[in-house]
Amino acid sequence: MEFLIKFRLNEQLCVKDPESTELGKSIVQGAIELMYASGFEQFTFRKLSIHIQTTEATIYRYFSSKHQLLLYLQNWYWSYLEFLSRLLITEEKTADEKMRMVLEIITHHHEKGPALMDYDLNQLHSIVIAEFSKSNLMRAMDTHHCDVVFNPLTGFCSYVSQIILELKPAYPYARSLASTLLQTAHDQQFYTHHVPLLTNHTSAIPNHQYVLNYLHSLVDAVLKH
Amino acid sequence: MEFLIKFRLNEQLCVKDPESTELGKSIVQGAIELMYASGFEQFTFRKLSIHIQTTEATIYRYFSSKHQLLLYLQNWYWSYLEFLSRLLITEEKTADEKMRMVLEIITHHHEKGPALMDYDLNQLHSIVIAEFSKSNLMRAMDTHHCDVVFNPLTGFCSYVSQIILELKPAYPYARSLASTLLQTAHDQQFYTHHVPLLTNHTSAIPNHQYVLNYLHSLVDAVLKH
DNA sequence: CATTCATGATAGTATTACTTTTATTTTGTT
DNA sequence: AACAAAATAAAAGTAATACTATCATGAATG
Repeated sequence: MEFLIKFRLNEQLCVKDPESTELGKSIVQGAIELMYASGFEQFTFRKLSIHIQTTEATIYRYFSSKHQLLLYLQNWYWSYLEFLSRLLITEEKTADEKMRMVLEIITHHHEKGPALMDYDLNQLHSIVIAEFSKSNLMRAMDTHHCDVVFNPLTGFCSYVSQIILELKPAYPYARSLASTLLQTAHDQQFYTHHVPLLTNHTSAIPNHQYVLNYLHSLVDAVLKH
Repeated sequence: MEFLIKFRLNEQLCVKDPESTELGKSIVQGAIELMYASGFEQFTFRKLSIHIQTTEATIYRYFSSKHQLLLYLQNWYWSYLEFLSRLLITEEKTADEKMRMVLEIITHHHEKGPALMDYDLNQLHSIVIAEFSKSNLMRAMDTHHCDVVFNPLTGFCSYVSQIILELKPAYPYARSLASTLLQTAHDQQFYTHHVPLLTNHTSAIPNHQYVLNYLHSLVDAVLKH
């Protein structure tokens, strides 16, 4: 069976919905490939236009800037996380099981759904990890835009914090813990690859397994003591 | 009494030591002011040269690029954190007290030493928080450079992880916890200001107090259960 | 058949990041 | 005080970037 995932992403994230045309999809697809290969700073619409055999001007008709395109990707990724959570985590599960699934999702242990979409999830994940510097982008936005654009992130965070409260109803830092887990999943994975001294990872286990174990130990300590 | 803090920063962080001349200091000082005011992306050597009444070419004799200058600032900040830790945390203190001081230092509760240096620490702190996107920079460096440049960060992290191990010798994630605390101190402070939905902060207490309380609760749970 | 609309092709602008060259000033040395 | 060496200023130049604008083309739509 063929799923077709289509989130309703905010219109501020693009000039024209890239999902609506083949060209639009190839812009997003190509952008992911190029950003993954050489990073956001090196990425230009010119390079992208050559990569996917179109012109700069055409790309600008979908995204008004490369920053908007990055926001689009991040937004898409967060939407995907929440989508996957709501798909996999059903209400009859215990809070413990739900939490375990959340951790697996944010550490990217879900290789089950690569066929669910057109884009390379692992590359996208790397980009979002690498370019999760919201600050740059936030400066360019007013507070209102900010809220709208980061809606999927806060939405996912709210979702996780509810599960946290199921486990420990009186816990006063549910949202902070949720955002910490999300961020730490990203950071620690990044560190294991690039600055291993900031972690206790050894080559005995895969990187993402280490991160998962660490997050589990954190959550256990915080919510079950 | 007048302290003079002077770290030995790696020579890869500048072309010519900015601490060695008044002009050099005003470059760093001015860079902090401009980056604080409008962010790293908006920051250019041209604007800086106008701001401090010199020329672009002169600035290039101290820093080969604005990226190098940012690295310099981050490095300086991390060095300062470790310096302050070793100054304030003496060996006769209990591990509990040491940990408390570390948390106060990384959440910036140490207003005691603003006269210690020429630069505005709060502005510098904001910059490091805001531009803590190591990924961009790291891509431009090979692994060796990376190690050297991030030495102060890993050094501080090692220092904190030793205190963690004093509190709980068998804890297997001391380094990861240290880097998580450091990062989380940054992130949560940022969130309370810009995306409060990612935290449980209320206006009842100051932002940095909230972050400190949260980190305390984390550390208590992880190391004392 | 006519029109619209997405795209292609091309050119242009302002800014940026950085280099180079040539003065001019400051500094240290004797 | 005189001189050499170094640091800085002034100015111009280059390649790339992030866009914007214009106009032609070709496919789809009505």
